[in-house]
Amino acid sequence: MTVAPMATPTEARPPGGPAGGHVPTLAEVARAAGVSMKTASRVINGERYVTAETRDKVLKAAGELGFVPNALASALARGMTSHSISLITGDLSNPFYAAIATGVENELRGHDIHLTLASSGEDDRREVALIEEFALRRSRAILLVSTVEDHSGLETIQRRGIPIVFLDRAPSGLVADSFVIDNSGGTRAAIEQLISFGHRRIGYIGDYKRIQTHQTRFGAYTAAMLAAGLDWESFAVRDAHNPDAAESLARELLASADPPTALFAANNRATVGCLRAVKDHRCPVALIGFDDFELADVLGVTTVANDPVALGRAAARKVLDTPVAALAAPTGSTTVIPTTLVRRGSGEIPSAD
Amino acid sequence: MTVAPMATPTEARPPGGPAGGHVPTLAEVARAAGVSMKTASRVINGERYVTAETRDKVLKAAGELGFVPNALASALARGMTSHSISLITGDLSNPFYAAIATGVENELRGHDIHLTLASSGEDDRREVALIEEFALRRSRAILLVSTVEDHSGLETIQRRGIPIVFLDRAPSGLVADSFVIDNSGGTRAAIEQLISFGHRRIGYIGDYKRIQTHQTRFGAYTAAMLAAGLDWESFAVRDAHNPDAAESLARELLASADPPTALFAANNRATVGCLRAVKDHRCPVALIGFDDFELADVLGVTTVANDPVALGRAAARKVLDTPVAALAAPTGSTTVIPTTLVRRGSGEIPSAD
DNA sequence: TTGTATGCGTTATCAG
DNA sequence: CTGATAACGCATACAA
Repeated sequence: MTVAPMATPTEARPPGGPAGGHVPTLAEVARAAGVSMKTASRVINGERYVTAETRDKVLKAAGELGFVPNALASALARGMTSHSISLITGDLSNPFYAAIATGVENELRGHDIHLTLASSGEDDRREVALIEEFALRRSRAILLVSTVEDHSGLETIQRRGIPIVFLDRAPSGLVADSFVIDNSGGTRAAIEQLISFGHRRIGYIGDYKRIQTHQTRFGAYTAAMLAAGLDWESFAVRDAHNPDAAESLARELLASADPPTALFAANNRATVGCLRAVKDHRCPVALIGFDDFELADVLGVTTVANDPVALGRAAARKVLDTPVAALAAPTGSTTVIPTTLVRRGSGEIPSAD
Repeated sequence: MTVAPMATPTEARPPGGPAGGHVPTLAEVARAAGVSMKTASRVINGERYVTAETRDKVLKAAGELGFVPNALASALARGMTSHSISLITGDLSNPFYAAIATGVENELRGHDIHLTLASSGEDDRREVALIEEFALRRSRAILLVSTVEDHSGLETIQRRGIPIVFLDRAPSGLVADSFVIDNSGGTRAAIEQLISFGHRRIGYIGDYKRIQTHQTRFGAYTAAMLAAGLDWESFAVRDAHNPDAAESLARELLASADPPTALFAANNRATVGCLRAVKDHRCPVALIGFDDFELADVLGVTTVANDPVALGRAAARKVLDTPVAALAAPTGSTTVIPTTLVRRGSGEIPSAD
């Protein structure tokens, strides 16, 4: 398929138009067409009550001049309803976040709203700066996968009329809508299954404590272990923020005097690291990872699957469906995305003990 | 599944600020501070030539009123240098595109420029519509992973002063800068290695013909096969746009009367499909995939690695470093990102013949 | 159905 | 150093 030229004909330069990169204004179009600004505006915006004749006149002039409406000026004049919503995630190269972004982007299609994306790199200060920035740019809403622990400072933003929706991690110290994964349910299911397969020493490889989802997952892990009367303190590792860290921490754990017979990787980054660590370990180690991933089936990895794309979609839909007024006064609702334990083998290895 | 709301709303109004969600304007701040608009503007923008005293006065007023500058109005008044560049890719859930986006986003940090993202879904018409859209919104530049075959229609956009930079796929029928992967070099290296391992029937699993990178990769494949006097016509499959399609096509190929002993997967999507197909195939099949991926080491998959993050970074840097005037009159330069054959085993399986 | 005049929130031009 | 006033490009009561 070829790109169809738009309004303007295929000539090299707009015939009557100025040669330089000057973009004509609506006023110029109106003058060229011999009509008033308002009429030109009507035609350009496809409003009714314009004679076919005048419409043609205006369109012709617009075409010849190479007119392009100025979205900024338009937004300003009509009271600035922004045409973009912002998404702030930790790191786009993490497939989980990429999936969320995909969901948001998909949902936005056909709504004349675009996605502005930025990643905080899990850096508190950068996150705050980004929020400030997007608020300044009058984002219609800010979707936030937050790293910050206390969100009370964001109330200012809400009061400015810019809704903040929390993704993956709920707000604390702030009333705002959120969309999260069923972290405790998913973790519990995984740990309980490992226990049911006879494991008594189950390692936990998780991300920074301060990350909320990991607090929850860790809590569910310890609870499940305690409920089964098992010790966890010597098997939990909590600073595996990337695959490399996860790998070395997992290796350490497996090399200890009394190594775990099973591992629970608390997110997709940890899972990658654990897979590398387990790969060339002398005895088989059971493994369940939180978050599904594309090649899990090929590798036979049991995962706590969830649907980050759905999460993104749901959050975006919320923003699209709710009138701004209501969004600005959020109810603090929480939507939980369920998880499923997908058994592919690695989580069904019985304990060697 | 929506779950119960959490906390009760904290009451809260700003201490001295106005009650409604009204965002004060610069004029109001100026009036409150008892200075002119221009002076207030000076203070807010941190310009020089303001007494410390008046500065404090203005800042105090701004603080009390909860002033937030309006970026749109500002942009309009100062001649509209947009603060965002746009990236259009095929599908963000493809890690290759996510990596490109990551690179772009990383490079943009600290430049007061944000990334607006959209995916075309490899749909020609949507791509064109998006470009139109972003041009309308006065994007500072458009980074494009294009699906369209002929780009001559985009000249209009360039003439409007909006630079278009091509990522991963070069433009045709248009002069524009581009950043691409060394498709033929990478493919050739892979095929030649397979041949050197004794393979004579080498399957090719590629994406739609119309996608430029795949034309190039396919061309390199056939060239290498021909150079070695090998037949390829019965081993090439070219419509594997997603892992599922790739898998079934690969299975078909492997189930044929005279099946290939090696497969070349022409991108990361095809590789995933091929891995699934090869996994439970009765005899071992050599496999090399174009594009590296995270778990390639765990799976022992040989890949034609390249650096999409670097590609994104390079393109973004180009836009940031080049003055708009120069960008609008592009030289049509092409930057090629090199590839490396990363040997991990799957590509070093000798032919069984 | 069409036009006039004015405003959106900032910045820029000069003259004080 | 500071301030009135005119842009910026478009939309929109209100008239005609």
